[in-house]
Amino acid sequence: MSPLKITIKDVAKKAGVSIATVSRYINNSPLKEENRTRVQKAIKELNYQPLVYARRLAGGKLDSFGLVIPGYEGIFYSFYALELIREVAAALDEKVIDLHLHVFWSKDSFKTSLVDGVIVADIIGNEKQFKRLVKEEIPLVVVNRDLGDQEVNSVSVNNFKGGYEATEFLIHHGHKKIAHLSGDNRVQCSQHRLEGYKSAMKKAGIDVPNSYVQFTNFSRKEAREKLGVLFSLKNPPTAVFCCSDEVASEVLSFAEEKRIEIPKELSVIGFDDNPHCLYGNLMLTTVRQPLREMAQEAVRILKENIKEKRPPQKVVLDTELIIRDTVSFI
Amino acid sequence: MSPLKITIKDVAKKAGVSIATVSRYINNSPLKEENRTRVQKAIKELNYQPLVYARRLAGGKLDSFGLVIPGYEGIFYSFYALELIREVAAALDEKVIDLHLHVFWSKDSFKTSLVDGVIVADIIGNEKQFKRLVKEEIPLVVVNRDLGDQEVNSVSVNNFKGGYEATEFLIHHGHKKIAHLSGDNRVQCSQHRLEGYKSAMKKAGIDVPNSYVQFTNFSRKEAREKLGVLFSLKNPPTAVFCCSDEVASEVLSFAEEKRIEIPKELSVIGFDDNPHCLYGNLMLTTVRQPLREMAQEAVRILKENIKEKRPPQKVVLDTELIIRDTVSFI
DNA sequence: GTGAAAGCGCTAACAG
DNA sequence: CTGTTAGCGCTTTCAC
Repeated sequence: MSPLKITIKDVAKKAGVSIATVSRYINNSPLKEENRTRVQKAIKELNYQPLVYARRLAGGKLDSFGLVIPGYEGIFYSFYALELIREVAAALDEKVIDLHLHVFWSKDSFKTSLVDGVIVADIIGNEKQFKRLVKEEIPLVVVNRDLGDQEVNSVSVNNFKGGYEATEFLIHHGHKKIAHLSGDNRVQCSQHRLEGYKSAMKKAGIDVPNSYVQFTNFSRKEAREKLGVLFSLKNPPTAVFCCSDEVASEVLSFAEEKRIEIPKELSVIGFDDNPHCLYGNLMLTTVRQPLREMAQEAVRILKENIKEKRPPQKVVLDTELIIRDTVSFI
Repeated sequence: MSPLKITIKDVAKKAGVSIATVSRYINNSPLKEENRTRVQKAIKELNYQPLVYARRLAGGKLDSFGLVIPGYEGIFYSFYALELIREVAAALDEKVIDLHLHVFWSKDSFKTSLVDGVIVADIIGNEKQFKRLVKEEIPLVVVNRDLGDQEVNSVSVNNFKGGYEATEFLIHHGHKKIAHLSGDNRVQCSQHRLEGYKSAMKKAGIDVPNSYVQFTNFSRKEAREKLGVLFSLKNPPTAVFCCSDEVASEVLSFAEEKRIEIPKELSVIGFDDNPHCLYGNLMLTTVRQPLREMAQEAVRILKENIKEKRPPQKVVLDTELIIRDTVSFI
């Protein structure tokens, strides 16, 4: 591009050593002290920066990771996805690794040869891309999806337990009429949280009418609709466990409009611990997902796998119930 | 990585042509129909994918653009930044180009040799990185910052006009006591919007008391504080022009709490046209920024500059006043 | 420890 | 139109 691009040769000449020595310097191989300083000086003076693609071709690393996020409409309104991007970016920054972000829309253009490894965030619809990556045998770690027996690194969250504990917490507060505003049922985390909810109810010997489980696409809009259904029941719930804090926030607005007092008349639990949903005077009781830890674990595992092939690791992180204002005894 | 990586040689052998012919196929150079189909078949059967870094080293393109976003705390809560990322990602996807996202925190690890060109989003604090990029002479376009005479491609928004028109709209509704909740004054767009506001006021011959201009960091928290200042004035405003829809939303909440009726007692205009801020029964009147067009323009300019060096282009896009429910005649 | 030289996979003259 | 060939800038044997 620029006519006077500095290469390893220029540095070698200036330092009075061979290019091999310069290369060794770059790669932290043992060097005589004198040569080390000479090379260092030359690099500094010439403002030399090795071309990563040339290094890669010669067998080196790119120090660049890919992050794959499915590009469904609304992905950039998803607290989960955003936080994941943010935390992965932060974790990589920490380790001086570049981030190659790929959000799938229509095309599938992700060039894997631009990265050393890939983190795949599970949300609806990236199965095809995932298979392709597995086939390419590129170092890989899947986030927030339990792949069962598949030979793939993964770091996920115990959504079942999260759902179970939230529901149990409501039960312990005397609630029996507990509804669940679930997320999209095609998404694994929704399924698991729902199972956790059902399991807790079952254990307490409480029957769950079908109408108490309402599915949304995580949006406030659908939450509002399903809330309408829930509260036109002859036997409306006294507590709602929600698939996200956004949905829970919508419950709060709904309640305010309908003059339902929270938590006195209605208890609410969210999921995420989204600081965005903390406005107003009611602090939401919620289930926190350790997104930062997930990102850090994913990066760690990927680094290890790039260094050397390893048996797949499966990390499962726990959620944490954050008790605030929106649950009370009945 | 994989032991049996398919290269251009394998394809050539399989297709019974030279590697040059395969290369030509990949690069869409003219080819005899028969060879074209043979190569195509071989590529398909071998599942061949060219290594972008090898192509790049040999003089080709990477088809990967960098997007630089300053990593200040809260950047992932910024509608503007998020939309920009989203729209750039979409525009690139459309053109089968990869996105290399770089968010600055402590380190400055961005390896420019992994991209063909860079889009730099202006927000506070990326001047250093920007200079480095200019020095490297990598194709570059700056978004949302007017660099004056500097020889740099840029696409920005006419923030002055946006501020002017919003204020003028309020004035035309009979308002004289118009306050401005500005954004961070170090950010250029804040400065320009403020100037637009002042200019409209001046043109209408309305004096602006200093206390009517309050600065925030775009956050609801600071908005709330400054709102307190504004409404403890002996002569509180009858209209507020806000630096963002989020801040405007906070005005709405504030008004609801204080039983100030909107728009009857207080008119409000936001900035962004953020769909997130459209909940509730009051639809916010606001100034829309054409973020999609900005992203598309940036991508277009960058593509042109990668193809061949060109004189710098400066694109300025207009904002649009979106009239909804929160402004009324006084 | 260090240098010479081979070669990573591809593109781009150059000849035919 | 196609094949041959010379690199692109770097890492990595392999000798010394």
